[in-house]
Amino acid sequence: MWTFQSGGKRLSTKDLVYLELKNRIIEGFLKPNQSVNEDQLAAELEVSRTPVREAVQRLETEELIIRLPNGRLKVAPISAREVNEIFAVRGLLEGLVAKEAIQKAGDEDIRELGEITVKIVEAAEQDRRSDVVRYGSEFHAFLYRLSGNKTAVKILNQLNDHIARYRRLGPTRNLERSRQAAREHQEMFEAARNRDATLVEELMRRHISNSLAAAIESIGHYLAENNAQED
Amino acid sequence: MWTFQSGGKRLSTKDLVYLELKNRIIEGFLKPNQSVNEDQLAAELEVSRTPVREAVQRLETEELIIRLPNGRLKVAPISAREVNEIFAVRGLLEGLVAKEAIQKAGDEDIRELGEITVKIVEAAEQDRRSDVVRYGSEFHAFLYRLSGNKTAVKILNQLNDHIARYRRLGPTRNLERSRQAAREHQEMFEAARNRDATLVEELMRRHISNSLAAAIESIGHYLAENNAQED
DNA sequence: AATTGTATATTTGTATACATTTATTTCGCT
DNA sequence: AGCGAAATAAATGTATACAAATATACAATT
Repeated sequence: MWTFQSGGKRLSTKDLVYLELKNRIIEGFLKPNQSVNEDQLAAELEVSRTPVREAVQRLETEELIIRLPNGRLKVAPISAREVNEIFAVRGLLEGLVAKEAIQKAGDEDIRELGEITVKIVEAAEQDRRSDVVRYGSEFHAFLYRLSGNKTAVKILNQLNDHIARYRRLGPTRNLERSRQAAREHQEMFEAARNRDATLVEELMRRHISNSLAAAIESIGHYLAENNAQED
Repeated sequence: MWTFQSGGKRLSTKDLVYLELKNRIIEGFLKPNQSVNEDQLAAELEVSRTPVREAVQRLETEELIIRLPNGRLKVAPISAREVNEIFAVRGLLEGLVAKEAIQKAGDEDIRELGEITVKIVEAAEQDRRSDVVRYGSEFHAFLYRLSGNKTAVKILNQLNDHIARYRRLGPTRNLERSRQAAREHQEMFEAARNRDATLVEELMRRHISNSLAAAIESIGHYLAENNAQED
């Protein structure tokens, strides 16, 4: 009935169902616009409807599942409009968090950030693109932690869930974008090392803005191939 | 069993309980750190635990209710740290939304915005401070609608719920701040009329930043009077 | 008096039964 | 065949019963 997380945190059935469903949506096992049925999921996951309902309602507030006017549920559609909105908000908040992080960073923190940056650059040089993404996420997560800004970080994590889904829909990021992303992280690290928080903020905003283009392109491919409604 | 909203939208018992509890928290009938009991609320509202649970869980994701490590619930404490975070995020998003709104605004929209601005200024001149707040909210909500940015607006509405609670905790806004706020809205309107979206964004950020000081002051009073833990 | 252990009570978590709403099918009618 | 109403099925909404975890009260022991 109760499982334990790596951190020792207790996870109820409801939480496990939430994580499982979220993962299925992000990974694409549950596809955009696919209908969601509480009974069916309960049977499939071998739990009662109660934890399923509670998990679904949480995903509904996070807009990974949406409720139709008749009360039925479906996986949220993808939409170019939403991608644009998400990246606009994300750019501002990543910038804020990065700025606050650098303002609070100690020498040891900067050193750690440097280590992550090296991993990104090496991965890009060796064309290990998924590692560029992985260590890139680590770079951002490290700044989230340093900033201590729970409000902004909570929002960012939710936005990132959506972005992770969009990323899965499209083809793998191309080599040139991967290398550019590595350079951008390197520049941010240099600014961080100089304790120029304002510059880090500005570079971060540009970095997010640059990754928007790639996201829009891949969702464009998806929409074309599936000639789906946007929303 | 089913009630209807002004807009004709259907509201289930769960939704009604959610709105009722949120209102009680914002208005202070449920006080910071007060414990929340599902059974008790169900009895008091004369519904079963199910809709209460679902409403509470939603409020939990919005962080108006928090869950203790032992699974018990309490009304979220107030915290100067959180106020600072909320206003930092809000400033950026209000700026973004205002900019986008002005970029999309037609002449008729600007005219309507002007009418709201007049109401704010008149209310301030006549020292009707609650009206300044009311029409101020209308000013912002109008921009939310114009922007069409659902992602940002959803976040802003949640932040505003928290701010509404903080506002209730402290004394009424003083006359000078009220007049200053009116001037700030007037300046934003002037920039909007000139279609200077970038300037509107900048003025909006400053406006939010200025209102932070008042919020921090009143929460300071509250914490002093209640010598409460921040969180 | 402090502490530990046990019994009891309270609270939350999950399962299930039932109610209500919505969708689908069937059947009668033209 | 096409349309519409009634019947049926299927989904979500709510209530309730029970299980599991936690807190409380109190006695026993030191």
